[in-house]
Amino acid sequence: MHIYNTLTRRKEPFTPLVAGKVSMYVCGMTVYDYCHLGHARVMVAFDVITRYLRYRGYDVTYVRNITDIDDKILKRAEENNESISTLTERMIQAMHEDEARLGVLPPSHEPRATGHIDDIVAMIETLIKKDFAYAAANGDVYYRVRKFADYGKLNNRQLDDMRSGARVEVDVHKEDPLDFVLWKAAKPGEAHWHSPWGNGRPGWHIECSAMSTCCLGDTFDIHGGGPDLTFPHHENEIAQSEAATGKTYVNTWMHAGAVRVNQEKMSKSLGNFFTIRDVLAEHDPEVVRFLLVASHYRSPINYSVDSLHEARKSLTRFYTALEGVEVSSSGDGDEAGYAERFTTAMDDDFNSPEALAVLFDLARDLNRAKSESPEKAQRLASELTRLAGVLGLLQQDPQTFLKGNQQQVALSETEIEAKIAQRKEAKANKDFAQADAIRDELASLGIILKDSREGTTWVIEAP
RNA sequence: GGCUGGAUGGCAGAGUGGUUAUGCAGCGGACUGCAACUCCGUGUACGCCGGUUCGAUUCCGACUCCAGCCUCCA
Repeated sequence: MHIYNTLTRRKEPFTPLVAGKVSMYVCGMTVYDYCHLGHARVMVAFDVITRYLRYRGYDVTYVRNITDIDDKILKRAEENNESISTLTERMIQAMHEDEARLGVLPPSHEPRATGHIDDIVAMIETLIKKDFAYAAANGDVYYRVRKFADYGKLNNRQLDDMRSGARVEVDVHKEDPLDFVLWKAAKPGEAHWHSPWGNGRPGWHIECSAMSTCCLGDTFDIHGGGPDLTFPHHENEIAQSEAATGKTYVNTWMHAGAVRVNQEKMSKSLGNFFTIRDVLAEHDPEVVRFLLVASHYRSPINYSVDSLHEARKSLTRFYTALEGVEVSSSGDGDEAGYAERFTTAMDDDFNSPEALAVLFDLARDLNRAKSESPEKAQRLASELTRLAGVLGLLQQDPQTFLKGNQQQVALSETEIEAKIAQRKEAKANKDFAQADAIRDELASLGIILKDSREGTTWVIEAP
């Protein structure tokens, strides 16, 4: 199995520290707002990775943190005139709802920054003791970037190449403009915790170092996150952790690709983001998940309504193939080596588009088998459902998916069935004009009829 | 300015030193009352210029363009 490592910029054979076990940490949300599609991308990407590693027999410990104290949270809580904890609890609950709807399994552990203040303070003390950090006169504690020889190794950057101070506000309390804050002194009235340097709160970077080390040890297998975290966040994590422990922090760094809108990164600062819940109000969550899985996790992906329609069409093809076939849970059913091809694809840096291509081949085979051998069809359907399940897909009842979200359709299911009955009668009377009129009427509402020997079924077209 | 990626057929999106990706759309055929679904068949795609090679979309170099990071952002 090979994984692309951001640190070395190449695919490497994956060997976990402990045979059979994988320790993975992914940077999670700062809970001051609803999750957007960029968050969904990271959640789904690492969900697929976790599911696949487990499918391959690894015992995976997946840690994804929650940043529940930070400047943006303070600001938002004040704007909303609500307490910090009310805000963060609300957003955490919303996040859990969003990810559950997308079929994202909960991580093994979900530590919160505010639950690890002691660990954070302890790590800062270690850094000060080792001279990698210093307390400034204003009560802040900073990391001494130039003291860490390897600084920049994740991003292949030289300190002197960085436009120090050009875009970063130079703080008079810093020894060097590139130094970053580990502990932030509280202003009067601000939420704070006690520390040897006075009341304050942790900086963003240190919480991940402290929580990951705390949950997974000084060195662990995989650290992941969004594309915009490589610098400075992950670079700073390396500096903090490796300076504190003297050991390699992470073996494999993984970063997801960006979600774009009109070829531009979806981001908070550009304001061009779509929240997960807004999108799910109009689209089946599995369609959104499919869209995300249909591209390689490192590739940028362009979000549009058209791309969602494409995703729905693809899923319609799969569910149409599965429709009417009883899935037998028995038998390994490795028909024609699909599982092997699937595994080969996924072993190559989690190549889910390639894996989906295998599943499309399987679906065609299934469609053929449906008219030839019901037993074979059952085995293929079982295999399709099983392998797609590793990607978190095709776990719905086909009818449920195909008939779509009833709220998006003008007619109720009963009304549709009544129309179908009318058409059946017209057909029986050879009144094809009437029969076609009914079919066209339904089609104009996005309801597509499909006749078969067993009767007429229907499918909701991509909305 | 520094550092990363990328440029594939009408669209989306994998991959490969010489042989079918896959899906959607299109075209022809089968099925159908006609359709839809499904099946069968069908596409001389690899940004540009050089180089290496018997042969490059695939390797190397230059160029052009796109995106990202260097400031909070997944």
